[in-house]
Order: sequence, then C-alpha cells, then structure tokens
Amino acid sequence: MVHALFTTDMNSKKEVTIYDIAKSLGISAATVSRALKDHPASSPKTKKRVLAAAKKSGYRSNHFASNLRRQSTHTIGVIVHELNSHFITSVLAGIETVTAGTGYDIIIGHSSESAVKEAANAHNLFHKRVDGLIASLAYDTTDLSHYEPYSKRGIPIVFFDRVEATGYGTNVVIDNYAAGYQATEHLIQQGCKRIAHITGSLNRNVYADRLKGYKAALQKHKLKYTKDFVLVNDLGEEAAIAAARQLLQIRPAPDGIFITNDFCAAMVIQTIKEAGLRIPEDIAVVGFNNDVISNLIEPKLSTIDYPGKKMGEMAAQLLMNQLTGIAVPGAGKKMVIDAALVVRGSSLKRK
Amino acid sequence: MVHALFTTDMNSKKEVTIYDIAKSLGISAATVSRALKDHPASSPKTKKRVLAAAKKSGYRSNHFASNLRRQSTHTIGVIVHELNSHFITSVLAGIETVTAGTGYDIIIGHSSESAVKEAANAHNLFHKRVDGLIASLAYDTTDLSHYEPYSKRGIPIVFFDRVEATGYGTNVVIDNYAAGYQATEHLIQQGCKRIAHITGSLNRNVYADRLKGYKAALQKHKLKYTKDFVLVNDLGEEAAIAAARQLLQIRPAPDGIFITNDFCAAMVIQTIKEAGLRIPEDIAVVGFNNDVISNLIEPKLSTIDYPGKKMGEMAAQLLMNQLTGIAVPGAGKKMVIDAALVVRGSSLKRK
DNA sequence: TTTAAACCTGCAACCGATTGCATAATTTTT
DNA sequence: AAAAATTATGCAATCGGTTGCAGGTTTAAA
Repeated sequence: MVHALFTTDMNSKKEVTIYDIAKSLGISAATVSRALKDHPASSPKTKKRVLAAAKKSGYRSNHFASNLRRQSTHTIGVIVHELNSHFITSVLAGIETVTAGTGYDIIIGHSSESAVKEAANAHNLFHKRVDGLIASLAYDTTDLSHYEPYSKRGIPIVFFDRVEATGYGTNVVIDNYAAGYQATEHLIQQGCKRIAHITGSLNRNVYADRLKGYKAALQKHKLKYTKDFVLVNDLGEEAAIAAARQLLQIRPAPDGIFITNDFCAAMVIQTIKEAGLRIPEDIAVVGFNNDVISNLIEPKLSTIDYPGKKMGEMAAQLLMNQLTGIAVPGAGKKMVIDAALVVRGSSLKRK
Repeated sequence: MVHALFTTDMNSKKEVTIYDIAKSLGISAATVSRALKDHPASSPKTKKRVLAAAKKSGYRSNHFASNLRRQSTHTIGVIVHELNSHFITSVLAGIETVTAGTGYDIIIGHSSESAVKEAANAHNLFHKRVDGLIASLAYDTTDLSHYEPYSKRGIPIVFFDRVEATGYGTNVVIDNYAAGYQATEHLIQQGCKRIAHITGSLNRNVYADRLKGYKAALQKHKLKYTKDFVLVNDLGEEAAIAAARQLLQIRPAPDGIFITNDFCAAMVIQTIKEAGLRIPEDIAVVGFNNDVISNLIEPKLSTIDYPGKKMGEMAAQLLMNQLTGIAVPGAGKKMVIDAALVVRGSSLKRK
C-alpha cells in the first residue's frame, strides 16, 4: 500500500516542513535545508530534486524557526512621522527600490507626529527584532531614549529628514539652511522688503536650520530681522489661519512670507485672499515640500522640492551598507542631499 | 563566591531568556512562562517574583520562539491601495483604534495601486503568517488568486472600500450607489441639465456603483443619459486634464460634473478655469472623498465625505470577531456605512 | 486525623530551520 | 590500485517559549 507523503492539495491544514520533504526524498532535513538556501556544500543534483519537491508540495519556509535559529530577521523597520504626504510616500518608494533586490523586508510604523507613538513603534520594532531601522522624528520628540536599546545592541539606525541635532545615528538630510536661504533670497529678489517666516518647532533640525537660512539671507541683503515676523506653531489648520491673521495685523504688513510647509502655506494663502489681499502682488509666498497641493491652489505655490525618493534610497543604502558589513555601524555619518527651489505663481512679483 | 545571574546592564549582548530568570529564581522555565503570561495555574506570589525579575533583567520575550510554538502570530496584515490620502490614513487610524487594546499587532503593506504589488504584499504577509488580513484592492486588480492561500488555510480576510463585486470575503463598504445618486441629484437640484461623470475602472465596485447611482439620478429626474458624458480613466493628473479638455469640446458643453475623486476634480477645475470658464456658474463640480485639498482649492470643492475612520474600525472589528471566535470566518458578510454629501462652493449655483 | 479536592510546579517533548562536526561518497593524485 | 584530497551528506544540538501530563503541596471537607 502506497502512502502519499504529500500532495498538491493546498487544502491540507498542515504545513509542509523540510522534514516532510526530506522524508519524501529519503534524505536528511539538513540536506534539504542546505539545498533550499543554495548552500555551497550542496550538490546541484540534490538542489534540483529538493527544489522540485518543495515546489510540488507547496512548501513555505517558516520564518519563525529560521529567525529563532539565526537570531536575525532580515527585516528593517521604518518609522515615519506621518503617512499622508507626497514626501513620505516618495521616501518609502525610495527605500523599497533599494531593499527590493536584497531579500530584506520592511515594516512600516508611523507616529502621526506623536513622540509617544514614535516610542511605541520603536519598542515594537525592536521587539520584532528588526535588523536595522530607518526613522524620522515626530514633531514633538525630544527624548530619544527609545532608540537606546538599538544602539546598545548594535542595531544600526539611519535617521532621515527629522534628525537629532547632535547627529545621533547616521543622518540623511537636505541642506535646510541653504533651502531657507534660497527661499528667502528669492523673495528678496522679487522685491520683498518685509519678509515673514512661519515655521515649526525649533527643536526640529529642519525648522531650526531653515530659520537660520532665512536670517542669513536677510542679513546678506541688509534687511532687518524682526522678531514679530517669525511665527512658530504646529503648522496645523488652525495655527495657519491664526498665523496669517496675526501677520495681517502688523503695520506695515509683510510683503512676503516664507512658510515651512505647503499645507500650511495653502491655508495661509487662503486666509490672506479671504482678507482681500492679492498673492503675490501684495504678499508673495514660498512654501516647502512641493506637495501635491502646491500645484492645485491658486496661484500655484512656489516651494522647495524635497527629493524624497533620493532620500529614501540613500537612507536605505546607508543602512544596507551597515547591515552587510560594507560600512561600520558607527554613528556620526551625515549625508546631505540637494533640495531646489521651484518657482511658481505665488512668489512671482516680477514677470 | 557569588555569581550575578543577570544585571541591569543593558550593554550585555546576550538576550535574557525565561531560562535565565528561572535559574535566578531557582524555579523552572515552565513556571516562568506561565507567570509571565498570567496563566491561571500560576500562583500570585510566583507571578510577582517573576515579573519583578523579568523587569529587572530587561527581559523581552522572543516572538519567534513563541510564534513557532503557538503557530500563531497575533498579527494582522493590512494591504491598502495607497498611503498618500486622507481617507487611507483615517482607515488606518480606525484600525489601530480597535486593535490597540487587543494585543494584536498590525503590519501595513501598500500596493501603490498595482495588482502586482498587491499580490506581492499578500504573499509576503501570508509568509509572515498573519492571523488575519484587511485589504483594499488596487486599481487594476482583477485576479484575486493571491488571496487563495488565505482562504485555503482559513485565515479570515476583510475587504474594505475596494471589494470584489462577487462579495469575496467579508466586506466593509460605503453605499457608493447612494453616494453617486446623491451627488448627481444635488447637481440637478442646482439646475444642472447636462451632467458629466468622470470615473475610474468599472472593474472596481466603487466606481461601477457610483456610475449606477449617477444614471439612476438622471433617470429619476428625466435627464437623458449620454454616453459621451461619462469618461473612464485612471484618475491621474494627465488623465484629469485630458478628460476636462474633452468635456469642454462637447457642444453643448456640460454644466455640471460629478468626479469620483477629489484630486482629479481639483485638476479638472483647474483646467476648466484656465479655459476661461467659471466654477460653479458655468460648470458645477462635485468630487469624492473629502480629501484635504477639497478645502484648499478655489472654489472649495463639494464632495462626498468618506467615513474612513469608521470603516477602519468596522473592518478591524469584524476581523477581530472572527479571530476571537465571536463570529464565523465564513464569507458573504457585507457592512455598509453611510457617506454624506458635503456641499461647498464648487457646486453652489443657487445661493 | 484521614481523605478528597484544589492548586502549583516541574518534566520533557514539542515547534522547524540551521550549522559545526564527523563520516561517507566521490574525485584526484600518486 | 591505493592514498590523498575534495565534496556531499547526516547527526544531533540549538534557538526560546509553550503545554500536556504527572507528581507534589496546600487547603478544605469528612
């Protein structure tokens, strides 16, 4: 009587293991294991037989057993501060481009700009034992202790965009100073004399650096820096409206605004228009991010194009280098990517 | 001589296991395991001791060992057709709300509207052995065979929004027919007589149903259905512009357009305005989704508000019910959530 | 005090893949 | 043809947590 060792019937509840394959071929599980992962000490003949049997039986390897034994997961974690933006989507696409060929999986966590959720994600991914981490800090993250377990265990971390000012981990950033400088100088070249700036928490490197660039451009062109012209808020809807109204109160009113976020800029523009002023004639505006909306509002928004895809690729590449041993996991590395001004209607006073 | 069995020194490379804890307390690993997971056959005293020791030693349980043994992961997979939208972000938030208290983790995969990537994600999550799946189909998914392994193994799947017309798996949807009807009727009530409709692939239930609602509203109000007034495309930027131009060629031109997606609607409005026509006076527009941009463009966009959070909660709840045995994993269940029209400037011909 | 019941704990066998080491099979060299 | 070198395979331990079963301890009932 013949007993079918396995069939192609996928309905069977039982998983096929390497032991099943081994038995069916009359060889040992060790040999099957080696054949499946193309181990050098495995003969071509055996490989072929095992692969065929594996396919036929619907075998899928058990991650858990393998991870448990190998003590590594071939997975990298990604923590982003939001999901809902063109920039982040591009970054993720960039990361996926790089990891695609490597056999590494990625797990995405998002903090919704909350330090608490960021920490929860960090713990969770640590617990899942990711081999490496790519992260961007939440809006209000100041304490980075939730990343300590990683460094303690030598798990490499690459921060992108929102990084710790002191350069914790490996960093991939744009030159926010230069971008801020460029945006401000552009407004100056358009004839603006009283340029305001709306930005986010100065704890975040990105905002602090842009502010520095803004100040430097003013100074370079001998324009006075006025404290009242710099508003710091959470860049949300209400904050944007409030900021716009506040700026409109000032006499003489600003004739240009550099806003550190496109969404916020769109809200500000809307508020200004509702107040009866013209963009860019009365007030020119430059945003930041080159988000989808910048092309949809009226006038179209001048902004800084954020090379999200490139950042993602670079971050992933740096991490892979560390994981594969090409680079040392040591901290302190910092990559700077160019970001360019995109001029559209909202800032064009001179045709 | 005393040997420290473990210390609070997190720098030690070695993981702490239940065996370490067991040894340090002079009890067995089995007892530690039971204490840690609050097993009924574990005395309060032991629990307290073990928990204290675990905390002190920095113990973290090893998922892999536990999953390997239990053959379940306490993880649910989520496959979305995109990330970059208010709707999807809301759905994810809703899902997280429900899963938060349950001890289930979620893993997010995104298909970027590609059937191929959707299949890749489905396989990947299957391989990761998620206990259940929540998914929304990509734009061009027609073949659902990549979900077969799930049903074959009795892993429950809940589809939301983009579901298979035949009702494969459990479904959570809005009443797209009613929404389409409502949007169209609203345009009619605003005095529109020649209403066009721009929509996506009719393979997707959401678009097919909205079209049905559109047709029904026309019929109800004795307006003629004109084939040339219904454009099907991929809802992308170029497609939107092309569609708008095409509609503007028609004589007599449409005086109202129901567009199945806010982004597309925004592009269409922009194109129409550039052509010198007024919104809503010449052409009234209603979009779909209530995405962020609908409030930022000019005029503000009338649209259908998508109850993303509620959908996410409902989908997660249905899945949890199946996972915890409250409900049978059987297919065929279908939940319909209300979606409401939000009237804004783009469609208001009558004040 | 004895007996029964309730309660804890430990033993040991899993879960499935990996890998160092030893051995067998094959090929090459002498 | 025998010895040496090369290559392929098997054995068995291991990763760390879980759980059925048996036995031991404590508490309650007789």
